Amino acid sequence: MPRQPKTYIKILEAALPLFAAYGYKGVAMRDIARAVGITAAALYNHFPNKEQLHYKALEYAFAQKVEHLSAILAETDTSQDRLSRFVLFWVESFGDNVIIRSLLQREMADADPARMKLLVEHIYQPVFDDVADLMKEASGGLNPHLLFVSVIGLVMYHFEMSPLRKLIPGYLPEQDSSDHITQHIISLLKNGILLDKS
Amino acid sequence: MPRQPKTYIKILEAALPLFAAYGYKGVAMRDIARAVGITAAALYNHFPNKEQLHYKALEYAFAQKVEHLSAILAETDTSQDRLSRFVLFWVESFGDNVIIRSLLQREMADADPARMKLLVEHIYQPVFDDVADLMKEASGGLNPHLLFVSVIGLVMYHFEMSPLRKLIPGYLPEQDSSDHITQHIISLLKNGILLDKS
DNA sequence: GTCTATAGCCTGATAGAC
DNA sequence: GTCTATCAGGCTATAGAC
Repeated sequence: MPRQPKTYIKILEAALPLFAAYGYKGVAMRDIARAVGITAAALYNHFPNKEQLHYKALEYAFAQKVEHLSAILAETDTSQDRLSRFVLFWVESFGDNVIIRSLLQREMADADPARMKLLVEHIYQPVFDDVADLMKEASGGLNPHLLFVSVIGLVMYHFEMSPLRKLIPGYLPEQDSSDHITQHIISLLKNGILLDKS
Repeated sequence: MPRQPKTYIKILEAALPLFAAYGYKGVAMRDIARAVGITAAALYNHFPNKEQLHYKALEYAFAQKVEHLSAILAETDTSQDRLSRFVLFWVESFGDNVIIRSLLQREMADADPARMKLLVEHIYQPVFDDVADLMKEASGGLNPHLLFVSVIGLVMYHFEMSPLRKLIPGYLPEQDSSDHITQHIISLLKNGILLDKS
């Protein structure tokens, strides 16, 4: 396997935070070039066009993000503990990381078919079987597919809300902490809301 | 007395689906003008610039979206039924409606402070007190603020996942239906995952 | 209020010297 | 591989006729 030139990787790593913060259309080739320390024309020695640069940057960002999950869930332990470890894994891998989270968020909104495929192949597909095994132990008749989306959504939305959270009633600074959010989600998943039967 | 919509309103209503589908930068003033049936220059008789047009369009889209919630939650009934009605309300108001949902999704990603304020004042602030009353009946020690975000996230993420859902293992067409999603969420909230204690 | 015409700027991308 | 120079096209916004 021929190793890619160092500049190639530098470009990807400079482009990712820009795409995360401003979106595809919000970032000019000149912006990426400036962040790398070269001119825009030089970018075209490494990528045929802006779209490919963007695609390769996403591929680079999402690669190997979930490869350790199997090991994390495989350990012999109670279902409850494995569920907790999954939530924690997702918080640390996709919630806490502002760049990865923003990229995912923007990709979901744009919904480009080719990039949807990228997302599924690198992130959701490789984890689904392990997680579905866990979900099947749910005894409330809950469907594994829907439960999979629910757990991920529960994690991601708390972080997507971060720019808004301070403006919502009942906000306390500690609710921005990942640990606090993680514990809340695990508790909610395990027990539900447990409403008074009044 | 049906009155012919003023051009001002026609512009807002033509702009909203465009902003929802392509984002702020993805929509040109010419595109909006074409959708209305006038030229781009004529837009400037109604709005000082593109940014104001966008802001007023969002304000128009989000106005009065939640005004009926109080009545829906005020009826004397069990907590469980009131919770179900809240989930159903949010699904119908913000999940099912592709335009509103996409606008919200893009606003959260862009996180512009002025527009965050708009979101909170028109949507989250007016519903929080009613919903928090409901959340306080949760007996798992769950914090009302975090629970509020959890319930909303649970609803919204299922719909945000729609462009991806078909590509995720375990997908069945019926899982795209709002009723199916609503029932899943209510069941999850009420009982939790109920894992085997193995 | 709407039009045509256009200013002024920014954009992705290319050509060719080094 | 990187540079400078540049192009063609798209963008927001304005000017002035009607």
